[in-house]
Amino acid sequence: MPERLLTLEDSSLSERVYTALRLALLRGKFVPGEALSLRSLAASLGTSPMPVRAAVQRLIAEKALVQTASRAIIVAPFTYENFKDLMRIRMELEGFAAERACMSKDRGLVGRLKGFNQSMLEAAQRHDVEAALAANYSFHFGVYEAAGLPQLTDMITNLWLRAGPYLAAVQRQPRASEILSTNSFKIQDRVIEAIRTGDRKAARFSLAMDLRFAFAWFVKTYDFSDNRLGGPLKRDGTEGTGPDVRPVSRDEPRRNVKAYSD
Amino acid sequence: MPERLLTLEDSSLSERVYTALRLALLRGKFVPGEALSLRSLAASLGTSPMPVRAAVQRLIAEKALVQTASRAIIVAPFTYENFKDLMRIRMELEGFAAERACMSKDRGLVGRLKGFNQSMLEAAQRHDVEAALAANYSFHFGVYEAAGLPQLTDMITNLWLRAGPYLAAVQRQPRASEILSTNSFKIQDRVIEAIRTGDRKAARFSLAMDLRFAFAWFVKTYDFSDNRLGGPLKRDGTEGTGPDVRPVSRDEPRRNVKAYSD
DNA sequence: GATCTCACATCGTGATCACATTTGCTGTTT
DNA sequence: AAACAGCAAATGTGATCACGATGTGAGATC
Repeated sequence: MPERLLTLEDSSLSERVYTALRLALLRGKFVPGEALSLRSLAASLGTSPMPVRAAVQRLIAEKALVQTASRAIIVAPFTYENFKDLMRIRMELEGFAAERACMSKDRGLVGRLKGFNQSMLEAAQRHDVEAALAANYSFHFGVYEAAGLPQLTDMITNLWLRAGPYLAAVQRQPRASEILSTNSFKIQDRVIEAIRTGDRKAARFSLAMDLRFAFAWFVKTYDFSDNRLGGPLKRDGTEGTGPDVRPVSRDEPRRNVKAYSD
Repeated sequence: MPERLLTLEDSSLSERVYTALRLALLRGKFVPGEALSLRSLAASLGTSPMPVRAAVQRLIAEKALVQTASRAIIVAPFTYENFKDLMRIRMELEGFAAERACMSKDRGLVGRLKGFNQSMLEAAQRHDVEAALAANYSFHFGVYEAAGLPQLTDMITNLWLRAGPYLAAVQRQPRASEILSTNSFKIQDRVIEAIRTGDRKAARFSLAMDLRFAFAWFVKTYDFSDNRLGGPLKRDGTEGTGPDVRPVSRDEPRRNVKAYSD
């Protein structure tokens, strides 16, 4: 597969930096509470501090980063309370999306969702956590986009970003594939069935339950007590390669394209 | 009353610019779809383009402003579809908050809410739209904060910003006070009653209905057809003073304070 | 008279510099 | 040995400049 094409919005350096930092956050390359500096990030990325500033400001607005009172930039701390509240909101919002997905007129929807769920199962069974997570992502956002509310999808996307350490922990925890292949697969199959039969209450309930189980698993796995530098895994956590960011290629053509959406 | 003290976060020039622009958006000083420019905004505000850039980028991240494919910065267009979807999400999220408010242990809550609602009624009856809106704001966010989920309050705050033209229209439409003093007052009283008795379903339902009525009124009042430059009021709309922004005082001390929240 | 062309003003973006504040360390003191 | 003072390095913020892309309007062309 060739190098992935640039997204429409990746035409400016700031946006490429944003994408890079966002990915690093989702991959858990940074530890919650860790301090970042514009200049050192710029050095790592091979740009001037300017585009980094823009990207960081955006991530602050999205609450993935936080600015302390002394103006230092840190990765959003990840406390139990915070995460619990976040999950509670996610259950509400993503449950709502699932409910709306029941009203979708998209005939191929159910089939696609079944495909994603199946892919997740298979990937998990061969312990390919990354692929399983990707399929899991496709499944969830397949549902959310079927809700037909683009602004809702955006909001949920942001909530996923803010739950970054959760995703990172799943990725680093090989045992996670067991959960994905048992609990998640079965519950998500219930979501699909509810969407197929148009049972809105069941769709909302099942999707919320999927999140609830994920939350319960995570709480058992993640050590919140070490909140100062963000909790590592309680046991068996293969340590990541540590915080670092890859340079951003600068000599891409800077071309614009037509439409903007939303 | 003395000049309002600077908020903790208003210590940097960028944040003051942000606050100014945000207020201008909420007051309808800008028309949806209108183009903005960093340099001219900076000139109006009496700063360099730099802090304006930061503020604008933040507002873009919050989807109050939009960047076109040609990199122009415009006020987020306000279409019927967009607004309808936004209101649907608001009903869900704010209804959820109302439901959670039923579980609040705050003994003074119901009393305070009754006070806000009463203030709104009285202000509306003397056709003081601004005061009525302020009381309405206090009531709503009184409920939302009682939900005990700060991140939820943030999200709702953002949704209110994105519904900016709605608030602006209410402010410019004297007849709006009638709606506030009849429909809204009664429905919000039902919200309070539900919270008092702990009836979660009724709280959610009533609050959602409040939004639904507001939406219905707005659709009758606002002319979406002129979407190019944002819809003015259909009739009776006293034209605003037009887009303009007041300068930001620069020689404030730049002091920091302790805590950061969230 | 409508359409095209081209020059010019203006735009956002990125880089660089200046500055006040904050941070971290070192050597001293109690 | 722990607490403190003070200095030097590093930080975010804001201003200014350069550059390529965009948009606009006057004048030429058909």
